[in-house]
This record gives sequence, structure tokens and C-alpha cells, in this order.
Amino acid sequence: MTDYTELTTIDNELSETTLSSFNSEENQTDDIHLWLRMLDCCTQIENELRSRIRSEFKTTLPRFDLMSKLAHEPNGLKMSELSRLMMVTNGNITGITDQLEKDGLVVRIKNRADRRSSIIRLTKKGITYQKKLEQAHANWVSSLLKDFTPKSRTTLFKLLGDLKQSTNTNLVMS
Amino acid sequence: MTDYTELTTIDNELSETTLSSFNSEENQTDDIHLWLRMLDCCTQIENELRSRIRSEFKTTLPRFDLMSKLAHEPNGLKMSELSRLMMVTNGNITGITDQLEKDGLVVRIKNRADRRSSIIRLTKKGITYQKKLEQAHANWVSSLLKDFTPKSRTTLFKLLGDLKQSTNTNLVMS
DNA sequence: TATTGTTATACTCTATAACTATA
DNA sequence: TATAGTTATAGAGTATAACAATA
Repeated sequence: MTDYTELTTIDNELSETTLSSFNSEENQTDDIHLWLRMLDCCTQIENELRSRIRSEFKTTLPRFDLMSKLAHEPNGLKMSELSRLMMVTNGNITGITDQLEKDGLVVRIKNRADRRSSIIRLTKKGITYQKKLEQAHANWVSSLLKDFTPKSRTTLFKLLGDLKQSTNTNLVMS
Repeated sequence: MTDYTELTTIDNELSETTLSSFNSEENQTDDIHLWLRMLDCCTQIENELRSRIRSEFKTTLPRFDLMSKLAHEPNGLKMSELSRLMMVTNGNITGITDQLEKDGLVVRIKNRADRRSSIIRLTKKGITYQKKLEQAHANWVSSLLKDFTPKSRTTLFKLLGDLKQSTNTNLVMS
């Protein structure tokens, strides 16, 4: 560790950096601030939910997420469909599914129509567990958002829909 | 792996689950949908940025995040301040800082006012590197958001500010 | 040839808790 | 006693690539 407290060179360098403008276009700066603020909101809420799901249910958000996807699909989902929905690679889905299957919460079912793939479903135990998690999760989210006005919720929901659609387009194009 | 394709019991169980209503309050369901949509938007954008920062700059989002916090603080930041800003524990900040220091991008500076702590600053090399990253990052975000209207951006920015403030309150209280 | 899923690997992030040095 | 930061540990996510089975 170097003691630079008496030196001024680094201060000078840093001042230049801080004062100079990186972006000539004002809109681009707006984009960044918008994104950073959204990320900040998400991180804050996600950290809180991760912490609670861990301490109260001894599980993780990705496992809960996978179970939730299955809970809303009576016919189950293929690994590749889970991969797409959860936005992670196939290998990760294999890992999370392995853990949940070991705990008896999901089952892999042979797909006779295409023997390369299998269908994942919640077991009876998994259904019960997921319901409890879902209810607790909903309560946590509600308590976090309780001071956010109904009108704001409606507007935010719509705007995020638009945002998702427009970013989606630009992701597909790349 | 069990072959359940001919059995109907699981289908029946799943149908009940899917059709039953977990939440009697409509607002709570709204909360969840709002949260899931926001999380979805964030994950999508974050995955894209993570992928690009990795392939084009051979680094990670947390490292970039730490450097960005420093770039906007001419006098540097303490580890504990970085911990609070990045919403992760002290131990993690130590790890990320170690990596960045090893690469010569940041330095730990002894804090004479309080010898328990140290001040972290970008080095000259770190400043140059962070500038490049920040510019590329801004361009990526702008290209992702380019189809999102200015009016929508303004409204979304404001709403997210309100959201952050209200969730903050409920986090502090818990 | 392409697709589905698995396996193996290496790395990073994460929370937790015990620890030290200092306040 | 409390605080700042480090260390150690265990566990989880991630990308990548090679692979087998099947389409």
C-alpha cells in the first residue's frame, strides 16, 4: 500500500477526469442515468428478496424462479424453454434442475415426441412448496411497494412494457 | 428419470395449482407483475451489457461498477462507502479491489485521519481504462434504448425515483 | 448437419463469520 | 465496545467448450 496523501498529482488527474464531459450528446447521458436508476431499484429490491428467501426458506431466487415458471405451465417445460425464460444457458438450467430434483421438488419426464429432450414438472411436494414461496414472495413485494401509488404503478407497468418491447427489438437485431 | 407421460395424476394436481388463485387482493397481484416486469427488463439489459463488457473489455460488471463509483469521486472512497454504494458486503469489496489493484487500476491510500480505513482511488491507468469503458457502456445503453421515446424516458426516470424513495423507506423500517 | 441436454472447467460473485487493528 | 477492513469458507451463478444422443 502506497501513501499518496501528500502528493497532488493524482488529485490533478482526477479533477480533470471528473470535470471533463465524456458524452457530447445529452440524450446519451440521460440513457445512462435512466438505466443506472432502474438497475439501482432492481438491485435494492432483489437483494432484499434474496436475503429473505434465503433466511426464511433456505433456497435461492433462481430455484424459486424456475419453480414459478413451472407452476404456471400445467404441461411442464423443456430445459431449453426454461433456459430462454430465465435468460441463462442450458448448462445452468441443468444444474438448478439437478438440485431441485434431488430435493424432490421437480421431475424430469421423458418426452416421447422428441427423445433428445425431457419435460420438467413440479412434483406434488414442489407444488406445495412453490405455493408457500409464492405467497411469501408476493407479501414481501407488496410490503416493499406499499407506498407507491396505484396511479404510479399503472404508469410504470405500461412504460416497462414499452421498454421491454423496444430493447427486445434492439437485442434481436444485434 | 421416471416416465410419467401416461399418468394423469400429475396433470390433475397441476391443473388445480394453475387455476387456483393465490392472492385474494388484486393489488398484491399487481405488485408482483410490476416487479417481475421490471426485473425482466433489468435482467435482459444487464445480461447484454455483461456479455459485451466481457467480450470486448475482458472484465466484469462489478469491477466496472467499482471503477465508475471512483471516477465520480475526485477524493476517492473508503471501502465501506463502496460497500454501501454497490450494495454488497465489505468482504466482496476487498476481493474486487484486490483484483483491480493487482491490475494497477486502483490504489489503496492510507487514511491518516483514521488508520483503520483506507481511501481507494483510480490510478492514471485506471482513469484511462474507465473512460473507455464508460464511453462504450454509454453507447451500448443508448443503442438498447434508442426506440424508447424521450417523453417515456422522462416519465420513467421520475417514476423510478419515486419508487426508489418509497422502497427505501420500507427497507429502512424493516 | 443441427439440436437437446449433459458434463467438465474455471472464474466470479455472494453471504457469513471470525479475526486484526484501531477508534 | 464499536468500527474498518481482511481473511477464510462454502455455495451459487456464469460462460465456454466438448460431448452423446437424437432429429
